[in-house]
Parts: sequence; C-alpha cells; structure tokens
Amino acid sequence: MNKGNEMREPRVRGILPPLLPAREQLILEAMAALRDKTAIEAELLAPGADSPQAEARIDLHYDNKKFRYIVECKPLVDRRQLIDQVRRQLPEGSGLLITSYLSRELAHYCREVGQQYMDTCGNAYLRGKGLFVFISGEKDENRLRQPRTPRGLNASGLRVAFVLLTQPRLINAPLKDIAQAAGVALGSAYNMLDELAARGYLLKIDRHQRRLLEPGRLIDEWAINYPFVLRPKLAPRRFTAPDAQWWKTSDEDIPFAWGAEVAANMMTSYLKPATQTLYIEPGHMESALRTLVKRHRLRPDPAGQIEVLEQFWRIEEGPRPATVPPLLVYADLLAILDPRASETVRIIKEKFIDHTFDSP
DNA sequence: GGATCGGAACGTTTTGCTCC
DNA sequence: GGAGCAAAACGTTCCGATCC
Repeated sequence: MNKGNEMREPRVRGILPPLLPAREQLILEAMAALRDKTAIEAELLAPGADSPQAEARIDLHYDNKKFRYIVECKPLVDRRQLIDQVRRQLPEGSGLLITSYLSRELAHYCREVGQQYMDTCGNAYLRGKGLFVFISGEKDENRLRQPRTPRGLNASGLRVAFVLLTQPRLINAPLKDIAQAAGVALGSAYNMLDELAARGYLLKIDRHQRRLLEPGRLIDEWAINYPFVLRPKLAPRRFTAPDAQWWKTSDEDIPFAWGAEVAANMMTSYLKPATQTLYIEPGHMESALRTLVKRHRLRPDPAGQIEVLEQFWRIEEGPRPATVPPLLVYADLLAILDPRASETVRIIKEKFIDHTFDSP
C-alpha cells in the first residue's frame, strides 16, 4: 500500500506470536493504510493473557486515547458467512477483522452487524468511545491490475467456440444459454469467453453485445485442435457391420447425427463413405446403440469402420438434423487425412462454412 | 501438486409492479 | 408518468472436487 507518499513502518511492540509472515504483512499493510486515510496511528502487539487464541492485538492511538482490539486476520473475505463466522470468534466491541480488501457491500454489511474491520486498501469501520471511522468503496488496485494470460483452447473452450461458430445467434445470448448449448458450466462458459476475448477472437462490446472477430482463423484453429483435444473425450467406440452399405438404411427413429464421411456424402454427393461416424446424445447413448447393434448386427471392433461418439453440443429446437454441423464434418474429414476427402473438404468449407460470417 | 471444471454464492443490472 | 421497491435475470468470483 504505497501510493507515492513515503510510508513509515507501522509500530510493532512485544514478541509477536508465531504469526504467519503473510498475515503479519497483511496487518501491517492495513495499519499503514489506515494511517494514510485517517492519520490514526496503530501499534501491533502480541496477544495478551485475555486473548491467547487471538492472532494478534493492535492499539489504535487517536486524540490522546488508546483503543485496543483483538484481531482476526482473513486474507480474503468475499461473503457474509465469513463475516458472521469472524463475529462469533471475536469479542463484541473489541474484535477487529483485518483483511486484504472488503467490497463496498460487505463493508456495509459489517457496519450493519457491528463488525469492525480494516483492510489494506484503506477501508475501515471502527467505533469506540470518541472514535468513529467508516470508509468503504476504496478500490483494490492490485486486483484490478491483474493481467490475464491467454492459454490454448481446451476442451471447454472448443465446446464454447463450436456453439458460437455454428449457432451465431448465441453470440449475444445470455451466458446461461451459451453454457447450456455448449454443455459446460456457467463459470466455465464465462472463463472461455474471456479466453476467446484474450486470444482476439471475441470482442465484448458491452454486457449484452459481443462480436466474433476473425471467425475464419477461429474455424481453422478449432478444426486443427478438435481431433486431439475434444474428440478423445467423447468416449469413442468402434464397431463393424457385416453389410458395408448398412448406413444407407433409414434410422430416423434413432436419435443420432451423421458426421465425417457419411455427412459429407449427404451434403455434397461427392465422397463415397468408407467409414461411418455417428454422434449420439449421451443421454440416449445406450438405448440408441442397443437398437443399432440389433438392427444392423454391429459388433465391437477396435479397428472397425464405424465410430460412435458422444454428441457434445445441444441442438436448437426443431427437427433433428441428419448430419452434424458442417464445421464438425470439416474437422472430422481433415482428421482422416485421406486424399479422397481433400476435394470434399474444400467444397464443404466454401459452400457451408465460409459464407456463414460473410454478412455482419 | 497443479490445472481444470462445475456449481454455489454473491454482486449488479434489468424488469415488473404498485402507488402516488 | 415516474418514483420506489422487489424480484428476476444475469455476470462474476471463488471454493472444492476431480483429473492428469
């Protein structure tokens, strides 16, 4: 807590208990901040016989009077329950909570319940005979300055990016909807949007407006990373079928969507599928597989041409599409590394993906 | 042991309602 | 119409469990 003015070291008296260095530092910083804001001098003391369990005591000197406090030190106070817990531990009237930063709301709560506090940003609530201090709303500058380090796109990041790329209406949707569509937790969706913004893929205009930047570059990065990062987590299973043409049979009653080569065939009529990839909702996985196995006499085979994966996104309302979104077909085909597929890959990208973000 | 993620808790903003 | 309030919706932060 040094804002340009040379700060004197706060006073320390007596042999301090085995206080953790970080806690001692916290108390000293809070004492210095209080002196900066109010000119009230503070003195850190060892706990006395009256308060052997306390972390420390401090004396505040103001107007030729001394105010003694029993200190409870909490590096982080971010919720009311913690304040209530401290209140129960400390003696009424002389108990003092010292923390790194107390938000305006929690500061007001402390005042409401009568819990005196000091923080290292200069916020304080102190009340005694001839003493009244209430400061709240001082910002934690260290916290505000913390930079964010961009990381690579992980599985959750790929999930979120996928729904933004394939369902562009979600870009300005509430976080809750994005999280639900991507199948990730709300906190993860928030972190992943932050991640996309940090990597230059997303511009947060305000609370309700976002814009996808460089979708082409994001599509490329997504397609490159999907086979290695997200795909292995989709519980892949392989099968073979006695009839190589089994996939031509209509299975509309089973909740799955075609990916990779079969999807490419349906979209372009260009590629003759040698392998079949199916995406099934996790909730329907077992029943759908049972039906497929029975109907087409599939049998498990680690080297089989049929691959079954969990569908990782939630589809929009309406009839179930027969194929997965073009972006996923594109990524699956790229991963196959089969020269037969290269022309189809190009057609799918040009015809089904690139135009999606042409207009603003 | 560190990284990641889900979910709870909390803070803030928006929306809807009532009353004047 | 708009001020005031409450509830709902949403965004943000952080803890603890789990995974690697």
